[in-house]
Amino acid sequence: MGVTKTNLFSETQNELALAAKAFDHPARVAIIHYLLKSNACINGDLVQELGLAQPTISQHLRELKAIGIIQGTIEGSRISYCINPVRWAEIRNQFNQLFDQYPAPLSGDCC
Amino acid sequence: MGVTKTNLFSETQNELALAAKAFDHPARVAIIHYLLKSNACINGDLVQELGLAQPTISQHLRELKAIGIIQGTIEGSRISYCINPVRWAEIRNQFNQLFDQYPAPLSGDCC
DNA sequence: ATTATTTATTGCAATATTACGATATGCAGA
DNA sequence: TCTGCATATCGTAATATTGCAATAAATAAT
Repeated sequence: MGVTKTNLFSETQNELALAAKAFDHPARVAIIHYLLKSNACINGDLVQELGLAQPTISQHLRELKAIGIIQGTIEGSRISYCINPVRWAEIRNQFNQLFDQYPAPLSGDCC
Repeated sequence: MGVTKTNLFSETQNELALAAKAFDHPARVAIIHYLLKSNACINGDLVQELGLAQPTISQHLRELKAIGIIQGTIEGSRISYCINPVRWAEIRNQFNQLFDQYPAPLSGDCC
């Protein structure tokens, strides 16, 4: 039904799924790439950089902000976005904890 | 329009977005968790483990298989699924390459 | 051969996501 | 104040995703 049965899954599972949403759309990956490259913080000349309309970018930024991976500070009439270091580390750890579970210590192969 | 403008983004960005889809739904995370835990390969007693209907599980398995992060081998009337080690490492690297870009070497803080 | 078991596929309903035009909001400068 | 910029929000259309009942397909067991 397009509706996720959140209650069936663990906190960890739901949280990782949420975090993964920061990367599950190329536009959001592109925004993060751009933020990483332009070390300093930037605003919506992402509209120039990516070929998407301004409301679309704004929507992706809002999602990323909701996930917490970026933060924005008002700077006059502009808004400066950048990576949120704390949340970045948190998400990185969540992924690493998953990735580190395989290969398992004495993983006899399977199929 | 619910349609992603793939052509606007780089190969890297599209590939990471694809890989992230393995983790962007808690059911898929749960499946992966279960595969990691039950070191050996298993089949669809995921239906028992998670509380989802059999066709729903089957669909998630198909997506994970399409991404390549799991593989299945026919074993009589059952199908044994397990992690695909090569693809796992590949995806892990894709994420690490992103994560390693921050904090940047001399990252003067921003906002 | 018939029946049970396991998994995949089909068809469909409900909801979510992506994208954008139009519009609102908020600040800066003339 | 008025005008122009930057960004957010609203409304809406197109498409995607999630979930399941019903059914098919393929093997196993009787």
